Amino acid sequence: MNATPHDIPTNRANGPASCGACPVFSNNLCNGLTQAALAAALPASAIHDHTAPARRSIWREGETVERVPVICQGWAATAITLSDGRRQILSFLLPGDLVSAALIFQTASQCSVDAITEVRYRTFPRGDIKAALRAQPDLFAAVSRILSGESMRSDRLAIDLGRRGAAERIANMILNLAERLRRRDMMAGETMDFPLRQHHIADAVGLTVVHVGNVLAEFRRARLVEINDRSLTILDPDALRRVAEAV
Amino acid sequence: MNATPHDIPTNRANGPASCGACPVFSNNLCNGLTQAALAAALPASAIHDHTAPARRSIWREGETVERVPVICQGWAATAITLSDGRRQILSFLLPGDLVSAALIFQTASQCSVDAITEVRYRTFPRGDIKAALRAQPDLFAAVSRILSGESMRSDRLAIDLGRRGAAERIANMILNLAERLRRRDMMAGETMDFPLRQHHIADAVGLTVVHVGNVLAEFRRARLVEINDRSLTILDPDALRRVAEAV
DNA sequence: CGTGAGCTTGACTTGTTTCAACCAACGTGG
DNA sequence: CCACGTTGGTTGAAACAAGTCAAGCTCACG
Repeated sequence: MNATPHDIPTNRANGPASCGACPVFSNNLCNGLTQAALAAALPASAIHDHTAPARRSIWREGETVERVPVICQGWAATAITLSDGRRQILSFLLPGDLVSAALIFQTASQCSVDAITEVRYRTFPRGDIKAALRAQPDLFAAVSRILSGESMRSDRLAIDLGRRGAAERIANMILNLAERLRRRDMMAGETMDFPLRQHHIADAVGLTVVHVGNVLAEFRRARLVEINDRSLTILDPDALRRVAEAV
Repeated sequence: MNATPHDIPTNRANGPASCGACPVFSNNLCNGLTQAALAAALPASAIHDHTAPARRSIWREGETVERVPVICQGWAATAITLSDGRRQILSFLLPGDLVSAALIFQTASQCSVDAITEVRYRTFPRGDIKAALRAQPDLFAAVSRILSGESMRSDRLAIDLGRRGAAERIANMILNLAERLRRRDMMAGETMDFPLRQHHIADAVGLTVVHVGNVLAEFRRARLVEINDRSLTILDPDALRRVAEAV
């Protein structure tokens, strides 16, 4: 089954070689080619593997991040928290995602990174990546694609939060996740692993947990989606897209 | 006076040399150094100057943008428009701003660019910039600083739209603009040129024109700001910051 | 067995939108 | 020079979307 966790050897010894075995690798560090190049250019010893348990914060806002992290397995989220506790999730990180392209260029992290499920990730030395970026045109191209992709996603988030109603936002969020998972071969038909709690959704779409619950109940009643046992299936994709509305 | 429009020769003949005379140049293509390098590396003939009248759209969503644009003078905005007319302004562009760093890497523009005042801008050939990026480490550093800055701004926008109330959002917007103008030496004390109409503010903070009007009226009543004749002065910066709330 | 995290539901409050009318400033053309 | 339409701003009343508060339920976990 596609949605099953795939296993990557975690011990450092296996080093970058294991990336070749990673089923998401081809979508990895940007749609395709790239990290093969990157891995080849870096000594195996420069790459570190890590694991974070579910529900734990991986980095806090403002912390210095010495190495550039890529998610190998599990779901995580980048978020900003206001002093009074209000929180906004900026993006969900799926296997193969660079945590943030900005981290290639600067060490200060604007936002915290929180594990949603257990997360396995891998970090690369920033200096080496920057050097490789100069040397390898296709790596450069790949990173620029990531950058464009990130800015596109944050633009979409802005219009969601600024100009769309609750149902639209949530429908869009579900469709976007499904889309991203499908590209990674992590959808089984219209069904996906769905480890998000309602409070994750609420923080991602800028609503209250209660209101998210209501909207989801409405979706279920309308037979748009079915959610149980940490798995979501889209029953009526067209209708859901209609709720999510046009560009 | 600082807020006065500064004049840059518009005819191509004067080429990049005129950039040296531009008072915002030092904040330019990112806080400092960079474009000097860029200008030096590019033939004068490769740089084109343009002017757009106030209230006109410069590029529409989805249009192919062949050359990388930098704002020289005036205010512009990048925005996304939904098919039903709802609009979200993603950022205001001030003199010295690269329209979007993503345009260095890709030709498709996700969002439209609209002139607010009359805008003078300058475009550079994408290929040359990419080449210069490889050759000149400090240009590369500068562009990465722009990229981080852009992603920081869009993160702040997201938390504003997702998690803050109307007054907070508007106060933040004003403070951010003041901050950016101050870095450009375009503030006279606490007073700035303020060409924005209420509908620009509404589209930027994700509210209705009417509600923006109400909040601004409230601000005026509370003697936080004064707006007249397309100019805004912050009467009580501390109080305004208090309204804008903590990080 | 108890505790706490997550979800659901209902009643009530608040913030924001919608609709509508009206005013002032401005530019345009007769 | 005036009549006129347009654009931008203000105000008020009513409708609506989302937030808050509160209670109760399930389930996993120690």
